[in-house]
Amino acid sequence: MIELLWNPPPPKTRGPKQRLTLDQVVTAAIEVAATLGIDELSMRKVAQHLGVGAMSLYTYVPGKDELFELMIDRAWGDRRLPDRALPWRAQVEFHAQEAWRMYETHPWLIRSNLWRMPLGPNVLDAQEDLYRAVALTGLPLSDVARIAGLVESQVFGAARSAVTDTSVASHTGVSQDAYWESRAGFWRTYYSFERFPTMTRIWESGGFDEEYSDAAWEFGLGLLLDGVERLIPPSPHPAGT
Amino acid sequence: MIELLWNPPPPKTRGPKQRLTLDQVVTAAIEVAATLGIDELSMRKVAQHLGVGAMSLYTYVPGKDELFELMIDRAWGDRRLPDRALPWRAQVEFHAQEAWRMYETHPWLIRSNLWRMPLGPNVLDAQEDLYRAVALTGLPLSDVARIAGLVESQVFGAARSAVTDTSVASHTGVSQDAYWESRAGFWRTYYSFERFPTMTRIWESGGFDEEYSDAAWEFGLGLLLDGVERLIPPSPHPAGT
DNA sequence: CCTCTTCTCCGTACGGCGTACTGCATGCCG
DNA sequence: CGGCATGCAGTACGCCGTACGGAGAAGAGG
Repeated sequence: MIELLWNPPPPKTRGPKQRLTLDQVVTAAIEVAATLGIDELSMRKVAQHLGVGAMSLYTYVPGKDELFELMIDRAWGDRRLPDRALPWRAQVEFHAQEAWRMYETHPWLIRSNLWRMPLGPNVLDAQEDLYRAVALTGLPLSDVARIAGLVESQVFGAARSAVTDTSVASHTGVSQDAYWESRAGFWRTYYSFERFPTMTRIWESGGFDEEYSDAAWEFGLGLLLDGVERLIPPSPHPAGT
Repeated sequence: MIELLWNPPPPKTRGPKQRLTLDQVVTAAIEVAATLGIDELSMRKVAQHLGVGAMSLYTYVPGKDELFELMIDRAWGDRRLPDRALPWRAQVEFHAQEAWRMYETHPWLIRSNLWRMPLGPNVLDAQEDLYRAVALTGLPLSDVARIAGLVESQVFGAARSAVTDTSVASHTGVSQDAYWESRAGFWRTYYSFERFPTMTRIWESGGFDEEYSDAAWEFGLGLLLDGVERLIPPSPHPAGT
């Protein structure tokens, strides 16, 4: 599975040269996904984007699923790792910041419902480093795993709701007018103040407004990490033996 | 958009009777998704499951997307609401419990990348009630919205990682052997103790084991709600006056 | 009752998808 | 130079969602 991620095959010597590289194919696929959206991504369109025949892609990649895993691993590869000299909390916050930036750069990652992580080297490197940072707390390892998962899924959730609503319209620009028109029509027609009083109050107070800002995830992460800090037992000898 | 969810059309009086009901169609679709998995779901298979022609479904439902939204709203309709006499924390925990149960019952919801909520009545009722429960804390409404989002995405994240790994194999039972074989082969071939020391330690300590148990989300939710409790300013007059 | 109108069901068909197969051109190795 | 491993791509197969139109059912109006 995804040998390509770990073992890029040695260049063949016998036949004709490859016209492209694997990197070019992955890049083209990401560009198509960014331009047309993840569910308009098809082998034919990637090939067309590269100016080759559809079936030629299969000399670079075993199939669409594998190409997709390569795309995901590529996206994770852009995540920088925190400075290990920082305190654990700053390192974890840095990881969250990078994850957020990744979803911002590659919104198709959210639609991609990575129901199983691709186990690529970039993914594993980033996760290992997050685990390492959380482990600096000294908490039991089972808690470390859970906390790291919380951080990731918290940022994912924030990114998902950010992409979900306003931003999808403004980013892709066009053709979302119809979507908004129908949605506005929905609110006008079916929304009932009596049935959804709390949502109405939140709406009127502007509580749903901050869609694509860092505040969306910083609040939750702060809450989470405050809780983690309280889990850490005070060190028995704060200074000196 | 999804008029069907809010305005089930009045039964027609002119033509022949419908052979089925909308509910039957949605039920059949959910059964197909549960049996074959969400990406094997197709109009033709749902129709076959019902013993009708493929195109007959389109007299009940405008298209596959709408059918899918009906499926999601149906799943949310199974969520019970907490007793309003309980303290806010117990109500929120009840909501999380119900969300977890929903993902357990309908794993296809996780694969379903609900990038936009369907805005069905059941979805909105459940969300409204969660907002209401969180609002009992008396916190600012913008925080209420964020906290409710955190609770949902936390349970979603836990459910996703639970479904992702072991459980997908054991639940669907068959044909996942190949998946596991290849994954085991991966660990044997590429996993490096030196490269991933923290993950190795967590693995050896059993920190990755608790996949499909309530502990997966209870820990994170506890952390979260502890943090929320600390946000609540102590009531100025705990008793008296 | 007959006819008109409306509706359900569904066979056919179209364009798109992932990809198996195959023929062909390419260019290294013996 | 001959042989052969290899990259490229045309064709085709079996899926998919669904537009279209025809056949038959059944209430509405005379």
